[in-house]
Amino acid sequence: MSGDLNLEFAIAIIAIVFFFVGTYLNKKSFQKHSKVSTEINHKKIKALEISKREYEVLLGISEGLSNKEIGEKLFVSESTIKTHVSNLLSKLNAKRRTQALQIAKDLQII
Amino acid sequence: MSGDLNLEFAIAIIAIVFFFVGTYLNKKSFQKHSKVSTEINHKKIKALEISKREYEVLLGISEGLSNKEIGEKLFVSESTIKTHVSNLLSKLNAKRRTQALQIAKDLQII
DNA sequence: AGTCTTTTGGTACTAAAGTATGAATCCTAT
DNA sequence: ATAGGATTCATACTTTAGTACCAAAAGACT
Repeated sequence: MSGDLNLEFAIAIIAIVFFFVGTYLNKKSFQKHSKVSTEINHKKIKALEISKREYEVLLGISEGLSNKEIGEKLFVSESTIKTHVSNLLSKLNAKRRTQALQIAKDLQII
Repeated sequence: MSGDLNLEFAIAIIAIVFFFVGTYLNKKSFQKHSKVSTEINHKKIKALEISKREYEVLLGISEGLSNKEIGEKLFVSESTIKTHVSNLLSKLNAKRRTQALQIAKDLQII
């Protein structure tokens, strides 16, 4: 009787342990995949020769800010932002800031 | 000896079964969560009183199209698109189309 | 038929975005 | 020190975007 109880207990332990091993490994796998799909592709940013400041402007655009507002946020003039935006658009091959957003999301750089 | 072999075999089976039970349940849970976070909130669209046509225009904006291009896509004039955009902005409480995109994403309506 | 919403579109305007060009200043690596 | 990229900013200009207002036409509902 006591032997059977020990056996059942052991089986239960094994079941529980492997249940959690299964969930843990699966979770890791999912995290890896979701990370890949949401991670920012810094290599592409470099490959497109987008500068640090230009990237900050791009983020401002994605927040829905106007050129003036981006300038206030980064403590520079609206003229400067216009220059950055113009260069950004040509680097992203976009005609408008909304298209730049779409392309940047597609390239996973924002 | 044969008893021990059977026991080991049983334990292995149990381990494997519960391993897969663990991965299966975990997968289901993850799918559920990822679905919730990417699903479009039709109730909010209705609550904001965004019409069908206005929503189509919103999608055009999210594709990075100009008003003229959206008009060509939907076979209506640019004037009509301007009207829709203007109404859309006030319904979304946005000042610009880029801000409308940001808000719409936040509300999970695009 | 009549009402209500949606969709359409025009005019006239203001505001914002975007281009082109030139130039000064700042950083950085050699 | 200096060459080269990055950042800054201005002027002048063209193009889009956005607002305000009005009004006709189309659909849906009772």
